[in-house]
Amino acid sequence: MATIKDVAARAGVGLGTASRVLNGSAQTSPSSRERVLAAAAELGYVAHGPARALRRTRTDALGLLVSDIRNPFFSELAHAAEQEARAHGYAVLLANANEDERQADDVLRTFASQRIDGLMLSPQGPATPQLASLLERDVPIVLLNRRIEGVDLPFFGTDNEQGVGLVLEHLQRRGHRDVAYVGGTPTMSTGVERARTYLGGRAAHGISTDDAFVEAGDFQTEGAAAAMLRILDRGVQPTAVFGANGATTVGVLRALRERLGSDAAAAIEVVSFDDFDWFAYASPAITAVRNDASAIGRAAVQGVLALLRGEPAESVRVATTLIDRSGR
Amino acid sequence: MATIKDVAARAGVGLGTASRVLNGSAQTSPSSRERVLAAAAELGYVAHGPARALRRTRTDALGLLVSDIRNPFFSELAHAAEQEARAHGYAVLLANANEDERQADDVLRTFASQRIDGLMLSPQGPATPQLASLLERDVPIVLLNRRIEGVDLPFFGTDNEQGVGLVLEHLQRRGHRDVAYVGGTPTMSTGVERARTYLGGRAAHGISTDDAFVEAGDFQTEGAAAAMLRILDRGVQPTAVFGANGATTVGVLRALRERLGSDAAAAIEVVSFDDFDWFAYASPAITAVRNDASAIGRAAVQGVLALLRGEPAESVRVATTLIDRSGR
DNA sequence: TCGTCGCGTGGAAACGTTTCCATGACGGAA
DNA sequence: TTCCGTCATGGAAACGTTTCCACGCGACGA
Repeated sequence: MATIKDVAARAGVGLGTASRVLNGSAQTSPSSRERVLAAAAELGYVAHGPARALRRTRTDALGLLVSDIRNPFFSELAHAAEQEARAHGYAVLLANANEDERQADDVLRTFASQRIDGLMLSPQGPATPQLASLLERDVPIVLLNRRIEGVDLPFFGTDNEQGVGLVLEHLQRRGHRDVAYVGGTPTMSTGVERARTYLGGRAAHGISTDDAFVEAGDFQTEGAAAAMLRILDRGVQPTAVFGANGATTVGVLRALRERLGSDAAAAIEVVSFDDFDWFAYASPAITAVRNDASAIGRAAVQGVLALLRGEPAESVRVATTLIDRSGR
Repeated sequence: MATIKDVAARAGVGLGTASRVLNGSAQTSPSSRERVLAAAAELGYVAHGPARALRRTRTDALGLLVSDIRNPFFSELAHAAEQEARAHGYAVLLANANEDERQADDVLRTFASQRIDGLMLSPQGPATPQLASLLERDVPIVLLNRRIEGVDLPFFGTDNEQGVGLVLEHLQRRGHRDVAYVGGTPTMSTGVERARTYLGGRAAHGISTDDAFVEAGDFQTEGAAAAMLRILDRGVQPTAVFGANGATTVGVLRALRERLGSDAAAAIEVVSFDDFDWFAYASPAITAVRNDASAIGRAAVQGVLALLRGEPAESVRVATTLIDRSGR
């Protein structure tokens, strides 16, 4: 394995000169520049990242901790974040927490040990010990999509109020009165914001405020299906259902089909916070609020990089758009 | 930032003893063990990964290069691989190639610089310079899902023959004769294997061998939709369509709906290689061959770890299962 | 002609670990 | 008592970089 020492020797220059050429850091004579580059190419030299990180006290790596990469929202976000980071010369270390606080802490310990330069975090719950320790070290951290109680960090996520507003308007436009709402986890900031905005906006948009139409889920398919079944079991007859996120909507679909059969289910309009491409092919028709995960991912990277430069990072709430598929 | 030197000083022991305790490597007296651990806890000591990697010449990190993490097959695979690796004390560095050979090479260079201990790779095309360079250094490498011409590496992927066989049997059982086939990229091993098995098996399963029903796509939604349109434009009337992967099937759905309208489209049975959960909610009904991405991810990690231990790694072809949704 | 300046250069030091080697203490056998 | 082996220990060396510092050399102005 060739080291920079080998490169320097082969080029007939000193260690320092080789390093300077390879990093383009300082002035070097054209002749040594040329010879060093030639030597490096001949030897297939690849700088030893860890050694370089050790000496420079930075790694050019950002950590990205999401709850579950299988969630399309996060995989799109991760993809965009990686592209954006790469464009700025940073690598992204991706890890899953599986909605598990212990695993999240474990990952943070690994990140800390790797000495990542910055962190993008979709929190699982309250602040954990490892997070606190990273904060102490002044590692730049931004939050994705969920907030953490008591911790004031730049936030990059969806504009829930605006998105729910679009849904309320759509439901009113379509003349729905009896609308079921399957919400998210009541302890998560996203769940709270969406529920508050929706429930509070019902009256102004001609939607029944009967709480028999409302159940909380857990942002997972299973829990949402169960919640939907509880609503149906009360004997109410919604003409539309609003699911608080993508997985919730899938659970709603499953429950409707299971309890009513696919024909009766097709008569119900389903509205989703979070859009999936395949909604276009589903029956019943699904109207959705599209959540620009790519924009969030890019903005989050830019936020971390700003913090790294010592500038303040402004929180960003990305606006959503309504994909209306009710007209079919 | 506390170093191991600080820990040793605070514990009143030498550098070596501190290191030995923290790594549990050699015999240490209970008293110094206790004091070192206490000191480390008090200082919030976290070992410096890069320094440790420098000295040990290994990083306990595996690289995973996929074409696009937004593809559910890969996100499931990546998730499983990360869990498996973590269970064995390894971290996974994930990167996307975006189906772009140059970007893939770029990522490999980064991986090489990070000195990953092993690599799991879903190749974009033929062997690239950086891959060759990694091979030279004897970095353990396994292939995911696609093979590389002329390079003999352990392979972990779907059993395409077996999967296509399930599809052929299903089509025969359902009595389809006029079946359209939208294939994948003809240069990729997966595309070739699936096409060869399907085309060769048609006659034996009572399926028309008229090549007017066959078009190649590119494993992407856009290209598949275009291919499907070309078939329909020939004036043939398939009663079923077989899409060579998940994205292809989505393109097929789009084309059918666009050209025939959703009612006529619903009368056509669509069969997919790759299953998505939402297929259950789609119209027309979609029967699919389920591809166990998690099993592939886990097996690939185990393969790399075997290579790292100096053992041979046996290629694995994971069997698929048929999810029959045609009975609705 | 001489001092000064700037530029390119070589090499030592440092980054934080792990591991090797030598040392001292201690206990048991002779 | 003496000798040897065992065991825990401290510290130096090494891993591959980058960066700082000092030096030599040519050009330039006085």
